[in-house]
Amino acid sequence: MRLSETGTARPGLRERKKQQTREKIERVALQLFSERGYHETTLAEIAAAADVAPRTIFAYFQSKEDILFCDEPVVYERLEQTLRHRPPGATTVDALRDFVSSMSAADEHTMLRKRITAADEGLRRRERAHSAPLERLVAESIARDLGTAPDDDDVRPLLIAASVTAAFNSVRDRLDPGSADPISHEEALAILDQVLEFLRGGLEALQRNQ
Amino acid sequence: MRLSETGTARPGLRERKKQQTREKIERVALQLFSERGYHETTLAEIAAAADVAPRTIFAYFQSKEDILFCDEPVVYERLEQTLRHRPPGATTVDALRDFVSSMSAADEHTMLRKRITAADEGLRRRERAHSAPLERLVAESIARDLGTAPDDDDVRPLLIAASVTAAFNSVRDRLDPGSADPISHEEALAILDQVLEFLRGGLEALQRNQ
DNA sequence: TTGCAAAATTTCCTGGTGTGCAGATTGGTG
DNA sequence: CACCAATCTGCACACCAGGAAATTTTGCAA
Repeated sequence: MRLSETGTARPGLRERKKQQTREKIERVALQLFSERGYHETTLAEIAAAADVAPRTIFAYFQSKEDILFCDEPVVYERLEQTLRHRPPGATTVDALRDFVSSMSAADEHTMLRKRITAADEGLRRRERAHSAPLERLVAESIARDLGTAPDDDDVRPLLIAASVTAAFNSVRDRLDPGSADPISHEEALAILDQVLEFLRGGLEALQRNQ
Repeated sequence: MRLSETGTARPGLRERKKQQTREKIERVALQLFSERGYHETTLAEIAAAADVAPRTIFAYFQSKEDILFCDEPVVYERLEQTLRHRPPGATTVDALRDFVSSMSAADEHTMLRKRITAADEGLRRRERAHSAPLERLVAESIARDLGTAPDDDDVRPLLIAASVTAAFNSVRDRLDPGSADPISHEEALAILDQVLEFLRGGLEALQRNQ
């Protein structure tokens, strides 16, 4: 706390070692998962490859699955920040468009995970479940845009969030060069714009009939 | 195959006993889950309460979770049938409206499960994941309605399926009398009709701009 | 009724995940 | 160096899951 105020306050050897260990476990585990498959890799093997005791893994991750999905909270938080700190005048959908743009430089982790989860039904489900909280986030943001109370019987946030999330997932999947039918970044944004058009039309229809 | 052709070909004593055992395990397990919680109930306790050996449970269910979610394939199949065998001239959305109507006499299993899953994050995720295959079913059905090939870059089935599924889930949750903010059957259909209006407006907008 | 073959159930086993706890190890500090 | 606290480890156990073989139950036929 006295020395080393060089910029971002170096965390000290202990903290750095902790970080190193965590990253090593994560890296080694993802490597093994992608080589042999998730269920074919045991915690003992991960521990051996990471040079730690099996028990230590649980000091860093709550479960074996958590090693694979530990970055979900990060994505959640990033989306939350993107929605909260958007430029004035920008709508929720605009912010989401930016989010997709920033997402192109895809994480190592995310892409590797996609390949691992592709092989197992349960993991695919688990991955897909990730979008539910994101969808709720979008719905709340849209509700704020529309100025409706959360407990109103307004279906619009629900519908918009569902549509956007579905499109978002579809686009994200196809942004992976390894996927069947991959798309470019421009095509992705074009699809999103089409979705936007759809949403605008739907909202107008509700307005007219309401 | 000779005797007992009384109507629906009684399955024989062996089959009936098997069915009884299966139902007993399921019933007893759900009972214990709702009393003590899912994770606080062991397979050994379920086995004891159902008067079978622990190992026998795996002859009927693939896993502990499967006891809770074993009726999902039934729902899937019912939706598939509803979409496939709809009256001529009826759209996919019409068929879904009927599906909601028929769903009011809610299963014992479904409602009990909702209360059990409500207590645990992982189980809620697992339950929510159930709607993904249903959504795919709806998207395919809508794609057929629109006459587009599955590999076309048509976002409409995706958007419609997502919207409908989201509304469907929301409505289904609130149809449970035990939920906060419960709704009547008429209100549920009113909401669905609103969604339909939204979709129509969105599709028209895409048509204009396409 | 009795005996036989198949199906269902049980018993015993092993492997893997996850957790509590006590003790050893290591980083930080005076 | 000596001390404290955080971290890591080893060991214990409970639970889920599945394989294999023994055992009981059932359906059927002589």
